[in-house]
Amino acid sequence: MRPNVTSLHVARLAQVSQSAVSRTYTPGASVSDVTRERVLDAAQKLGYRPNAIARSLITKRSRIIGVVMSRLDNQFYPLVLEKLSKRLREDGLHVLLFISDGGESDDVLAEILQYQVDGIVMASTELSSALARDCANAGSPVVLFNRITRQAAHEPHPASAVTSDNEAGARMMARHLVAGGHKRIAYIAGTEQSSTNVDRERGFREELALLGKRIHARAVGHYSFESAKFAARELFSNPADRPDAIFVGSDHMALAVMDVLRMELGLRIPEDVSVAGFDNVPQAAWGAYQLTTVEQPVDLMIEATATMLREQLEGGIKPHAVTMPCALVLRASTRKERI
Amino acid sequence: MRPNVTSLHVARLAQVSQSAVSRTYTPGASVSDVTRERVLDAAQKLGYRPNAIARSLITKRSRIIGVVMSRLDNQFYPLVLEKLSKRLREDGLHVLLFISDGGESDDVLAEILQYQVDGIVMASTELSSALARDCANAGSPVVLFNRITRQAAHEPHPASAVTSDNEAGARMMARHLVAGGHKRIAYIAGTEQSSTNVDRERGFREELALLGKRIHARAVGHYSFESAKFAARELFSNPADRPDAIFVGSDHMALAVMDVLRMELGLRIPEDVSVAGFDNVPQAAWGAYQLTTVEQPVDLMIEATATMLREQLEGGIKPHAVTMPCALVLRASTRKERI
DNA sequence: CAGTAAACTGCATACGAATGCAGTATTAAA
DNA sequence: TTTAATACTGCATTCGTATGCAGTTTACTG
Repeated sequence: MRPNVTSLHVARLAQVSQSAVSRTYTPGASVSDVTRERVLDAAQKLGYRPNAIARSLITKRSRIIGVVMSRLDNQFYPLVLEKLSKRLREDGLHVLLFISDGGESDDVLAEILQYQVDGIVMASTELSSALARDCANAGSPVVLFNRITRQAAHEPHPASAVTSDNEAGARMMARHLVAGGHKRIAYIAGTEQSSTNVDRERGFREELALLGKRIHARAVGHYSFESAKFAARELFSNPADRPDAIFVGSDHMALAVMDVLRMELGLRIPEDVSVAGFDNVPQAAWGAYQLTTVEQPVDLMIEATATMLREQLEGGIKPHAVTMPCALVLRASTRKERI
Repeated sequence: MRPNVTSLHVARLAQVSQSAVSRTYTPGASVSDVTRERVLDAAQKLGYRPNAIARSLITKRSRIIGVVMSRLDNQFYPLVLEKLSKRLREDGLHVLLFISDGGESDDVLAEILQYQVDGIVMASTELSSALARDCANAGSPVVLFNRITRQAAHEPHPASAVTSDNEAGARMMARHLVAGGHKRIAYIAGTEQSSTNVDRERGFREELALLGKRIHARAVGHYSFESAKFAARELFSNPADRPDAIFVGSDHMALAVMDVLRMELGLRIPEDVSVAGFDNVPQAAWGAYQLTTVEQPVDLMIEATATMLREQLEGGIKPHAVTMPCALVLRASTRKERI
């Protein structure tokens, strides 16, 4: 294995200056066609590849976006990751991936910042406002994906955020379940303090209230498959007072709930109890589940994320938050609405 | 936002040389405690973070591993990604992620190499031997994950490979299905030319032969959910000659097959037909499926991958291939073996 | 106390590419 | 043909950190 071939080697072979080589690989730079040809020829012969690290050092643009995720077992996030990665590549950006289970997100962020990333996308991970400030100071725009930080209205947004309209989505589901004639409607929460759960639960509760109903029972599933199973058992522990519908804070949990209801409790869905979720992950459409759910507009959210990153890289746009509309997806896991 | 704070700024504030700052952040370097303290103090005050890009430029170690994946809709891969990312982080390595849908893997690889990655992991992606050579020349060890390149026995391995014993796993499944008394055993292939499919199919076919059976029917699912559905319909298109067992090349496809059998054809599993998969993804254990399958030892495979990367980074170990053992996981989607 | 080894420190340079500047070749305009 | 504008080109410097080398201090040995 020979030592790395650099622009200087290419320059020598092509009998031009190192500058000429650099300019050949810099779109829009001033090089004559003949020079470019000679450079490309020489580069081809030597197997030259521009060194992105060296380039980043001097341009102060790494073209790397740090992406922080967790919960890859929830199919929603792998799909986001896949689409995000592809979308960013169209903009010439690359994904430095970090899986964080919450606790050590400080360390993770420190590592990310060392790589002089051009931006950060945080999905399924909380971000303290202190950390957000750190990133801003480091000059790395942050986009929160599918979550948002609460704050006083007069304070500036510490980070941009892309979400779907979780509240509106939950309201739709409330109306759907009430229209189905359900009397005892339960809710299984995700992670209590997460913005997604707060918004979904608030929308659901308030819309039920408008319809003269209330959440009949409630349990917490922490957005986890196993916790959701416990939550389901808990809700059905009193045989005298069982829910006839459950709105679950995510599809991932809802599928677990369905398993418990059918396998452990022998209930029929939707005859005995309706189940609904949120996200519209691919599994929700699977034949054995046919889960009614609220669809998050992933493509729109990805596009918005890419746009926000670009805006903040190019111009000095301030962080802000955008919200994309959800849609109700009716399948067989909930009773039909009565006309 | 102030200009980046560099080691020189820290040095000035701490009244030491820039070298001292550098050494403070270099494990094993020669710095006195008092100097280190002063540096850390100053760094703290200024919010200094070592610039990993600059460091990489001079050390020629980026501490970045390029990971190429596709098919993130098959839950097997997100899980691999999650575990791999965490494992590499323990070794101080970071993941630069590329999602490739096959075709443009050349471009992808070129981009990866520009970032001077210390190594490359390719999962669910083919790698031509030409590309493997490119990587070797560039000094980036390549580990193929869950696939392997065929070659003449006397040639050196162009890249390392980590696989599970696909052939042995398929053999176990063959014995299980035969022991269950099945007469018309079908196979649904993944991507025809993939090494996983070739090995699984060969093992399955040969073991059946040993038992005096053969593959009764065969279709191709290309490791895709939708294709697998078509394959299932195809296998059952002749009512007079339906399989009584199907071994499917991956769980991801097997779940699709089960949906078709139950929802579209009204068949009972395993009473009318047994279904088995490969991988043991989490969904295989879900209540509605209870899929019998062959478990791939993901943790072992990840560990082996990390080890191989480290070996090749540190010493000049040659590329080689390792294989980890599979295990049969019996669930309710196949008939019990008859005693 | 002398002498030597060990620990520490700073200087200067290198990593590989981008770019402002100044100079040269080419073209267009007058 | 002269002048001015334009298109190229190369020189030299820069990005932020690591490290060989030589010099200095400290610790330890006999």
